Amino acid sequence: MPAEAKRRRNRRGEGDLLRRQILEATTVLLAEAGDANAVSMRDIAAAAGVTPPAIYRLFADKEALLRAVIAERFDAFDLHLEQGEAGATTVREQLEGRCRAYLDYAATHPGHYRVLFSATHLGPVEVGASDGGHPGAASFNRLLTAVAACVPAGRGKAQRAFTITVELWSALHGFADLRITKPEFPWPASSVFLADMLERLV
Amino acid sequence: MPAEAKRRRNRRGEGDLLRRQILEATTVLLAEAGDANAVSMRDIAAAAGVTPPAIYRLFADKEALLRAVIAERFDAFDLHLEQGEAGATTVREQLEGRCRAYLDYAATHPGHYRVLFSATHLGPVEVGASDGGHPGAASFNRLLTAVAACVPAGRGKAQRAFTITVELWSALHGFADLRITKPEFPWPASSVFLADMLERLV
DNA sequence: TGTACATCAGTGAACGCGCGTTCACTGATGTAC
DNA sequence: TGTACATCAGTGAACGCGCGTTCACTGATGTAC
Repeated sequence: MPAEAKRRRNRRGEGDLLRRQILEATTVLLAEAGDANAVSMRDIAAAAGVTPPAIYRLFADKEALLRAVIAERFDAFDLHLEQGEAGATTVREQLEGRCRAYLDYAATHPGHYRVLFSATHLGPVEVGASDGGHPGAASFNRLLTAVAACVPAGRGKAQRAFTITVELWSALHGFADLRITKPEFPWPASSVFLADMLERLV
Repeated sequence: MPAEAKRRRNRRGEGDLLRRQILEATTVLLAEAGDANAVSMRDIAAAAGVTPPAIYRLFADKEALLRAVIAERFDAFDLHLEQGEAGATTVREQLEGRCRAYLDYAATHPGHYRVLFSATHLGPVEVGASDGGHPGAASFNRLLTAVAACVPAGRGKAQRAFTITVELWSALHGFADLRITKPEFPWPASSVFLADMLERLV
């Protein structure tokens, strides 16, 4: 509790400033824990420099808070993949950049990656960005687009692009996830894995 | 508790019979939950038709019990993969059978698969079978052997076989894991995924 | 064959703890007059 | 400029619950005589 500096109470009308502090505290704790169940409302309150009940004026309950944080992390993930394409001059480079960004995000934010892609406890999350449906769906569709751009036109192209995208996504997720859960394994460098994988798939 | 039939107390000297019942109850609950943290000692005791303290005469604590069950599941997993090779006449068929068994185990025992390959909470588990090291290591090494048998001899063969095995394992795990966590996605059939993946990798 | 006794499989009650959440409140801030 | 008051950001204490685990015990089973 008082590891945090003494908080000054927000001024009237500025109570929602705490909202952001709580979101950010939760984000940090989730990154460390890699598991939404391992982060308690008390932990969050302490990290935000506030007592637990203060959270409830801003979020209905723990689930609502987690959903909000996870939605933000999905958006950040999508943005990171988007930025991975920046500077690419060919469709092939775009695809490569996107995949590199995928592995990079998982490697630099393992806790968040696990919360996004290994969680079962929480149902679907509304993502600010896009695609009415599932949060993962947005990323998948963009990856599909990037793959399709690299597949030569012809009969059955859409089918082929879909198959390749599923294989690519599986490989990326498998590599990312196993690296996190089995860090003692002698993994090859992501760049080597990725280059080889793309050569074989596309 | 009394959903279970009234248990008859074991005879003297047969107290260890309960050991198996507890292991099996835990196995069932782990399959349903897919998460060791979501299964309590009280749940286990109730499923075994016994009160919680009875467990402690047979297992030191919850962790010891979970380790024992998980070690058994790793052995079962390895055995399943081994059986996947049965009947194969070529090394390529052996590899294919092993991979098919991998995906098949994950699909038919999703809860156990997740406990084995997505758990972070528990440290390394001693497996009855083999390879002093990590439990996953045994499976990996056997997969590596199966892949190596399909890779033509030549300079750098070992290196190539290792790379391919990492890629294959990543793809298998990614596909298996995502199928479990995102069941609403329009996954292609495992057999199609596998055939295509092997064609591309080997 | 019968009885006293030691063994041991399992029970019932309780422990201390951390959890999500609720409730009545406090006291600083801004507003009305 | 000064005071009474409403607002609202946040607190302190407590709730009921489920958890892993411990402890003193009970009572059926087998053994010794």
